[in-house]
Amino acid sequence: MRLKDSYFYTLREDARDEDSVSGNLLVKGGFIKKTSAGVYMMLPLGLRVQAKVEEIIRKYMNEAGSQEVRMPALIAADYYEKSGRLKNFGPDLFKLKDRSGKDMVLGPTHEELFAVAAKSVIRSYKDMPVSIYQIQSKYRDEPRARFGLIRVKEFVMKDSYTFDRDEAALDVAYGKMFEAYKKIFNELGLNYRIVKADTGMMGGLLSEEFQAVTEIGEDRIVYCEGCDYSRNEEVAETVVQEVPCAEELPLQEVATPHCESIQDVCEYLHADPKNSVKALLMKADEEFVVFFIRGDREFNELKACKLLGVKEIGFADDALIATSNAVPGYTGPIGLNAKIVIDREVLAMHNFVCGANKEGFHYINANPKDLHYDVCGDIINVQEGDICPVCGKPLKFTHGIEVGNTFKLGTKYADALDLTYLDASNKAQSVWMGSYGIGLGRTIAAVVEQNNDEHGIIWPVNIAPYKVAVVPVNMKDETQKAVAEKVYQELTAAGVEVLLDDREERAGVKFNDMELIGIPYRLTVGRKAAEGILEFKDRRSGESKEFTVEEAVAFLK
RNA sequence: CGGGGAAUAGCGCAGCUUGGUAGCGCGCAUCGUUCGGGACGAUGAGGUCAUGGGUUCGAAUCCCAUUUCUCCGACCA
Repeated sequence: MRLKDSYFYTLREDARDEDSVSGNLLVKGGFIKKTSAGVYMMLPLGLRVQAKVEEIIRKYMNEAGSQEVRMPALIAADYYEKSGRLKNFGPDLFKLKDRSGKDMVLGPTHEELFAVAAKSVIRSYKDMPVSIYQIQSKYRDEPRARFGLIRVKEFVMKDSYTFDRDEAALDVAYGKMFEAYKKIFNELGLNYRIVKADTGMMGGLLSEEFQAVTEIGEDRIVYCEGCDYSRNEEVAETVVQEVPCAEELPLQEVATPHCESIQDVCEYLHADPKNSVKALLMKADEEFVVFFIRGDREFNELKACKLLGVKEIGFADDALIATSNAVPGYTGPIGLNAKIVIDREVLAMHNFVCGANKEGFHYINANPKDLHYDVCGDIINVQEGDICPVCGKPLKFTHGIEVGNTFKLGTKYADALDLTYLDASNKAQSVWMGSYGIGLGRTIAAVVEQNNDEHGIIWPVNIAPYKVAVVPVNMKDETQKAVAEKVYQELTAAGVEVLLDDREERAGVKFNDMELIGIPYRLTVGRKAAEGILEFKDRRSGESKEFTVEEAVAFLK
């Protein structure tokens, strides 16, 4: 590729709207361009990187026995109605009507259509296993797009699906896909962790996420250094640690004027928040529920929803609160006439502080025997200091970008869309499905997050848009120009992807641009061009050495 | 959804408080000098000041509405 007369640009200043290192570098380097919130153009450089990632993915998908197809993004809403996801996706789903008024959606993920496609080949148990996949654009109306390619409304995803006769066969298919995923992310050189997570709107039996480890990651992930336990924070189990107690003291009401937050109360009473219990006045679907957790804990909405079997939990409004004797700021589990859900940990506490359901008053020396509750369970996030539920060692925390996810779906979609087969005894059975996704944009962004320096991106060689940049220092120097052209031709003939920076720019501009866009190697054609000597520089290590043209071709081939 | 901030040349910004018909840096064009780490000088081109309404003799500037972008929050009892 010759840069002169090609579509290529870089920005000299940081992108104003980008809030992540990867978003900024990709925009600045001219890989992508934002068209509106959460929607990006993929420009020539970006598309080349994406194509390389696609090829790596294809290699391992094909190796795992999956065949590539391409589904439409524009889908009749009926399919999502049947699976129940028209409701479950809710506002995240892009909905539209065609000219006749028929409801359509832009596909957010394609379990439904793949199940329909599978019907064409699956009649008998002998027709399985079968697996198909696609690389295609997905649409999700995210409430808040951010972080460059990490959270967007339109994105390219590789999604594959497996179809099997029973759970044991699904386990085998899942295992194959899982291994393929490891190979893909290893080949991309990503630092990642595999964590168990919530199945969310996908439903099903199991979800495991491939999380690229980075500071900017939106997911908190929890892992144990002592064993292989790792979880997305949303589903990480807490372990109740028994605290010894010499003597349970009698309950006592104390005045705590103007202390409406746990922090205020604890400061006023000189108590440790770890020894207090706070109330969360919530609306679980339509019902008023008060949750009680230790004062220094965070509430985990997902766990609470599952515990109560409700869809949504939000803060209660004043009208709802007024149906009880709860006093915001002073709500406690003792003598409260509302539905009470209590975290398990509270039942292991002794002589703690909690609200007295009376303006300006709290209890001290409250104990589990003093309170009643309707439901008890694990409704809090794990936090620093908590221990591994498997081996008891301290848990570690980090952030991750979810670049891949694998689901054991079970028969949910097959049941909804009538995907069945006849077993050996001629009985109709539901097909067991698995679904497996990789976000291409997120993967690219994660690679950039993990591979950059103050000069720009440092692409791993296997997904770099070009392997080497040939940079003639002075385009007015005929010798340099001729040598650069010769190197370019020979490398191209040898099958090396090479970028010839034949722009009439000063050396510094070219060097900076090639570093910004992260080309792994650079061949500078300069002072020693007449002697046939080039300077070779490694973008990652910064090391440089001299090469003849032949040596350069041999090295890069 | 709730609360901030912003929208002026291709990009990044100033001007707005105190209305008087738009400016800076980069980039771009032409010429000259320069030429291995984002050169220098000279001369230029380029803007319905987001949109719609209002106030006014006069609006980028003041007022209202709308749109878009962006940040924070959606763990407070």
